[in-house]
Amino acid sequence: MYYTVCEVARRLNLSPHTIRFYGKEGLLDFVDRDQNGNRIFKESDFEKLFIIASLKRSGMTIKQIKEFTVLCDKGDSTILQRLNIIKKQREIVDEEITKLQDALDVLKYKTWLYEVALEAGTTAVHEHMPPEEMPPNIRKIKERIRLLTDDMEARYKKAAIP
Amino acid sequence: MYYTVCEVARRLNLSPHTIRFYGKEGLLDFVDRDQNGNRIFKESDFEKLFIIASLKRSGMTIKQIKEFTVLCDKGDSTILQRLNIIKKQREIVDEEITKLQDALDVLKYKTWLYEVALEAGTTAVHEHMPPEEMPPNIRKIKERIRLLTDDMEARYKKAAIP
DNA sequence: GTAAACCTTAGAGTATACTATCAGTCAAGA
DNA sequence: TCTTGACTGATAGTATACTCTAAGGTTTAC
Repeated sequence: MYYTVCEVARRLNLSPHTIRFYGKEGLLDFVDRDQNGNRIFKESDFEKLFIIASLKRSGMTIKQIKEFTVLCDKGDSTILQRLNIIKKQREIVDEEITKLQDALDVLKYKTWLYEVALEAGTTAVHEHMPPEEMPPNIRKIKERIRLLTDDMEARYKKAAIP
Repeated sequence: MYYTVCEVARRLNLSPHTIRFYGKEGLLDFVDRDQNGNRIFKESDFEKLFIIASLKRSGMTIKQIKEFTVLCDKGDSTILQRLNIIKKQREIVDEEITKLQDALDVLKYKTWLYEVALEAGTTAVHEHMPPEEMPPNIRKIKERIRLLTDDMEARYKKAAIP
C-alpha cells in the first residue's frame, strides 16, 4: 500500500508544500517514486518522516536534520556521532523548556496583577501593595524578576555607604 | 541614575542592536532622552524592558507586543483586554511546552536506540527486539509514536477482513 | 475527447527578527 | 585641537522556513 504526498501530509499534520520542500532539501531520499515520478510513501516511511518532524519540533534546523540523515545513511560507523547529536539536542530542548517556564512565570505574575487590578478598577492598586498581600507563588516570581532586573553593583555600592 | 543602551543590553542579555530595533518598532516609548537625543534608561525601565523580553521569549511577535503596550498606555479601561491577551499567551506557552516535551520523548527514545546499538555495534540489533526487552518508559514512547504514525483506517479495514 | 483532480519542478515571494553598515553627532581626555 | 569612543537614525542585508505560483504531465470519469 502506497500513499501520496497529500495523504501523508494529512496524517502527519504538515502541508504538502512543506513535505515537498523537505524533499527538495534532501530529507526524503528514502521515498520511492512511481513510473511518472510521483512520490509514493510506504507504511515504513511514516515513522522516518515522524522522526524528522520531531527533530524539527525540537528546534533543529533543516540543515542540521540533513546532516543527521547523511550520518544515518552512512551506516553503523556513525552511531556514536548520531547519539551525540541527539544528546546535544536533548540539552537544547531542556534549556528551551526552562526558558518557556520562566516566561510562563512572568505571565502568571501578570495574570495575577491584572486580575487584582480588574477587581479594584485600576492598576494603581499595586503601587503600594505590601508583599504580604500577594499569594506566595506570585511573591516568589516577583522576587525573581527583581533579582534579574536589579543592578547588583548599584545595590552593593548603596549598602557600602555608612 | 541613568543607563545607556549598551549598559541595559548587558544587564538584560540582549544586543544593543536589538534594543534600538525594539525602540524603532515603538516598544520603548517610555524611555527618556538626553539633550543629544541619546536614550537614557531609568531604574524603573528595567522591569518594563524585562516584561517585554519575557513576552518575546513566550513567543509573542513584536507586533503583538506593540499592540499590548498600546493597551497599557490607554490606561485602566483596557485592563480586561490586557488580562485576556496574557491568558491567551499562557495557553500558547502551555501548548509549546507540551510540544517540546513530546519532541523530548522522541529524543529519549532515539538515545536509548543508539545506546543499545552502540553496544551491539549495529542498529540491526533493533530489528527483531521484543517490547519486553525495552525499558518501560521507552516502550511507552514507542507505542505513542506507533499510534501517531499508524493509519487507523487501514488497521480497522485489515481487522475487518475475516 | 476533454475536463477534473491529482501529481511534478523551478523559482519567486513572504514573514520575522534580527544584524550589520554607514555617516554623522557629541563629550571627554591627552 | 584632535582623537577616541559611545551614541544616533536610516537603510541594507541575512537567515530560516515556509508558501505560493506557474507551467506542465497522468489518470479517470463522463
